[in-house]
Amino acid sequence: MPAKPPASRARDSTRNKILKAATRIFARYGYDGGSVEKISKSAKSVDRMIYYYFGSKEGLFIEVLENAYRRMNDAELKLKLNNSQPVEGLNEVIGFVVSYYRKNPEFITLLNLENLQRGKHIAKSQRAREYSSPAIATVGELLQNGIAQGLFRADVSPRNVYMLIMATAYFFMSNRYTLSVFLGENLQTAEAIAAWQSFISTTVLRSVVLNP
Amino acid sequence: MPAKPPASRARDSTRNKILKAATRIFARYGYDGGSVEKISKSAKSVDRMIYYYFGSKEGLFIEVLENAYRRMNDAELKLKLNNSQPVEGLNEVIGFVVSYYRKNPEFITLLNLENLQRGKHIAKSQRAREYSSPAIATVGELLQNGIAQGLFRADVSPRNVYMLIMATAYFFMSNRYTLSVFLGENLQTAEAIAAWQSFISTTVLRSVVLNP
DNA sequence: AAAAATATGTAGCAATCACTACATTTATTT
DNA sequence: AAATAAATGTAGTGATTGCTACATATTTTT
Repeated sequence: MPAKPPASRARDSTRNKILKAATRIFARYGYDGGSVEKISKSAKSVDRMIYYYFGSKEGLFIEVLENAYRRMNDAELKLKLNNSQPVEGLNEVIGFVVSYYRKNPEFITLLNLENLQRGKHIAKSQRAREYSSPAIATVGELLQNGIAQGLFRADVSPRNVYMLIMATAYFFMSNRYTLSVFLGENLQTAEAIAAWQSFISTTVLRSVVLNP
Repeated sequence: MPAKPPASRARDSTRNKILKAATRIFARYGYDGGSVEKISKSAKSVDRMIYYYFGSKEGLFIEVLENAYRRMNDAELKLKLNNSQPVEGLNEVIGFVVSYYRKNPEFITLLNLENLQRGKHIAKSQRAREYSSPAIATVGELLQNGIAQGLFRADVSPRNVYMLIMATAYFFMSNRYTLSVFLGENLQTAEAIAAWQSFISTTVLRSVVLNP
């Protein structure tokens, strides 16, 4: 019999292994396609443990979602910018969002899955409701400073600016397969991504400056 | 025995009934969740007929996708604008896209499904490749006219402008469930949609004009 | 070290899945 | 009207699904 970690640590370990595997499998196969067996095998555990720790497949999916939200929230919190340089700051926010989506495609996939199910699972999670998108406040500070410096318009909503950044970055990643067919062009090259990010920057800046 | 239409018409009728039902069911339950039985029952037919007309579940899904693309393409073709009014024209394009997505949410859902499956099905369809997004050309004409009238910048890409419109309109619809949780606000009210469309207009125009 | 609590393993159930063999009915062609 | 082709219906297949009953092992508490 191989040596095993003590139960208290094993709990975290098995639980986390399942959570990580579930994130991977759901993102790859969807909610229905991501079977309990696929997940437990990918986690090198057994079906039984999913029900032991998460109660049901749905309970597991909800935790996967909450976890994805929390990680995005944490990443946004770490975004500390020099507010005295609002133009540069906005470009850094754009760079952050583009690169977060690119490096965490499963975040996008999970959100898409949840929207396909009409927010059915996230509605059951009070925890997900607590994440407040700190990046909107960050953008708000940048805009305030830009206004104070006479660079930006006074009537721009930080929420709309952040949504503009999210929308343009998200769409490009989320729809990369159909877009490539639609446009007859591979959009996943480094050049295409950089060009799109540069277009986002121009667009966002033009939307907030007084005199573009 | 009830009167039945002749076979030649019945073929179209049954086939179309299945195609319509499949669009509805796939958009509602996803690819795996949209079972053959759900579709055949919703079409008031039997499983057998799906295989008779489409060969397989996948064959049916591919036709559903092609059909959705074709309808969007046809709608774009009908977009005839007065090119001499480029600003107004761009606003009409924005209004068209926002309202098409709002009135055809299954189009968005199907594209999301396909992207979740990494474009696996659309890759098997040569027909889908033929749709060339006529709206990009329409935007191109508007931009040309705006440039000629000294209103627009000369270095704007029609493709990027149309992608900007698609991204902002699409994201708002596609992610409406998670966005509402994320922002703690119901975005599906008529007011919220109108406000977002207005923000898109401002943003797109500012991105193309010489002097906003 | 006994008792209690926590964690894991095994085997299988009823329901649902995509799909098909086969027969029959209806329409078209000869 | 006979022959052919197209369309529909019936009843099932084996495989996979989420989940559970039940037993066992391990760790913590007493």
